[in-house]
Amino acid sequence: MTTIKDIAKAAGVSITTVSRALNGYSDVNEKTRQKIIDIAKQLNYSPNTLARGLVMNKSKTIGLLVSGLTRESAKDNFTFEVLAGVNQYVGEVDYDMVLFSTTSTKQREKTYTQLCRERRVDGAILQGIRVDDPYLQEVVESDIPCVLIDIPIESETVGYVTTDNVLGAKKAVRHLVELGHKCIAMINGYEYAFVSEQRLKGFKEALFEADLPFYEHWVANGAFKEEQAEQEAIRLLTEYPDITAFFCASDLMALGVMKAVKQLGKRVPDDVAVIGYDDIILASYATPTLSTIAQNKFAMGYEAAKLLIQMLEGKAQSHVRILETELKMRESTVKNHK
Amino acid sequence: MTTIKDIAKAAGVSITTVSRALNGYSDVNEKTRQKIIDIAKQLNYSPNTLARGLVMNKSKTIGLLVSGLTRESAKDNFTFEVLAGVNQYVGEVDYDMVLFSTTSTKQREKTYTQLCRERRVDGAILQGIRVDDPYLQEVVESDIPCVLIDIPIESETVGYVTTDNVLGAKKAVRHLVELGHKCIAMINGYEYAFVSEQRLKGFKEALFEADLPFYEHWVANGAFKEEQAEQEAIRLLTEYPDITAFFCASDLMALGVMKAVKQLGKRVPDDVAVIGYDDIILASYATPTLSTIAQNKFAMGYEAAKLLIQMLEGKAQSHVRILETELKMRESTVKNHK
DNA sequence: GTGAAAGCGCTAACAT
DNA sequence: ATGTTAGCGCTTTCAC
Repeated sequence: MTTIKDIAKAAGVSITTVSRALNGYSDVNEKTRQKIIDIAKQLNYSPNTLARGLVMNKSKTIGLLVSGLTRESAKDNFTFEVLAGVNQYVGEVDYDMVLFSTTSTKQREKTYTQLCRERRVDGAILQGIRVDDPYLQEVVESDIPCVLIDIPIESETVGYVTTDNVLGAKKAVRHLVELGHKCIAMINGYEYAFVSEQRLKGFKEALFEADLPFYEHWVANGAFKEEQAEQEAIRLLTEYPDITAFFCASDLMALGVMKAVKQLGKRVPDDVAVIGYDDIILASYATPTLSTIAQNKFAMGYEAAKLLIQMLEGKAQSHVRILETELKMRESTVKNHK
Repeated sequence: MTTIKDIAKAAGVSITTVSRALNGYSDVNEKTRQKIIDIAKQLNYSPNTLARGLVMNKSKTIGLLVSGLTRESAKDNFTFEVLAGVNQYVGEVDYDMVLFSTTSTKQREKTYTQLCRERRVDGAILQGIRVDDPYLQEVVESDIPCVLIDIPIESETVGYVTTDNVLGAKKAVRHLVELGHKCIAMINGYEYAFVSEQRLKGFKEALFEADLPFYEHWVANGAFKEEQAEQEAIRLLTEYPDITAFFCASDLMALGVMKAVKQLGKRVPDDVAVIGYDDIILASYATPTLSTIAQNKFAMGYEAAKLLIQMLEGKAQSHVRILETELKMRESTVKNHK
């Protein structure tokens, strides 16, 4: 493995000069620089980022800390797309990304901060963390720069990217209202998710705007799980046959609701309309295709990485990025929708 | 940031002793060790892996080099599940994983070897690389330990994990034959994929075993793409109306073929049966549900990581891991299949 | 424009 | 059982 020492020897200069030449410093003779660069290439030199990181006290590496990177989470391609987005930006600016998953069976009892400090990541992006997760507390207290996805915490070292979930929910409900629905139920995620709280808020506001009543008991929690949402939908539809539409806080749950509707011998959207949230891949492959509020998950990852690295380099004006959502009208709400 | 030096000072011992105590060496007094551990905890010490890696010349980090980590590849959850599997094992043995994607728009002209050496990864796993990819050549020539997914190259430093693709293809075709099909077409991936070659081989062998003829022109390449497979299927079905079944080298292509069949006013499986390969999530959500040859993608990642780390630690007997596939019978081949 | 020397935090001979 | 010393590969004062 070639080092700058080897290059120095071969070029007949000091290692200092080699370092300066290779890092593009101005105070080095152009001829010397060229010679050094040639030799480096010839010797097939790669800098040792460990050594560099050690002395510079930064690694040009960020950590992506995700919760729930399991076999099953593939259904919900949220995590994957965020990851792809992060990876994309990180690659563009020549950083690296190391993946920390908090679901290792051998639940490492290492804390978030330890993880980050040991690996000397310059900063971290957190995704899929619950509001009541102990990690979250640590983040705010630690001084490691970090960007949260879908959790609105802001400080000197903490930023976040999210979408306007209140507005998103409103878009969904307005769509149902426009279609003539008056009895709209909601399947929400779980209590300790910021997005759930926001989407419920949007749900209420949209009903209010449409002069429709809000019934507490027409809202059920599906824990973002398909089966659980299915059960809850069956219960609601049985108890309250008036319901003609469901707004679901995730697509996966919406798929469960569609199953429930079919199971009860009713049809989507003729008898019961269903709209989801996220626009996961399955949404456009389900039968009927699922209407939804699309979030650009890739962009969320991309922007999170961008924000983090801006923060690291001290050039982030704001620490918040809010992305747009988009209503996708498909067959689960609109009859004969092509 | 606490260092062993700080601990040494606080404990009134030398840094060597601290290092030894913390690393569980036997030649240190138990009382001293306990004291050091206490102080370390108290000072909230985290080891600096950069420094450690520098001196030990290994980083306990492996690289996962994937090709095609794009927004679109979410459909095909292969990459994601492999990643999850790798991540799982890596977490279990306290390694870390850094993700290298070869699809950065700013196509870094850094070579595979440079990437690995710069980041001082101890080894790498390659997934989604084409047989004609220049990276591949490098791997074999470089001395960096590495495990390939679905490419059978073996050497002192190179291993691979794959499934028996010949057998997998045979399982699929046999299934079709058992259902009475005699006119079976195939949509393959592309030429430079090892798996395509193998699956074609299995296709031929299964036909031969069933005393069925093999027609070169009943095989088309869909490049593993849904739309392209759809086009090819339309062409084949139009030119050769005898065809009653398709064996596809990927589920995504099989979905395309199903679209083609429907587009031509025919039904799946009544008029044309379709079977895919992979068992991606979409397979069980499509209508009709898609029969397929399931590969345990998560296990492939898991085993790849396991093999690599065994190789790194010099305790890998063989450098090859062959996993099982499984026929999943669903509605796209079996009428009234529940 | 170039070099000598110090040091980042850690491990590993080699003493004692 | 513990300390002294050297050094991993690099950047960075500080001299010249």
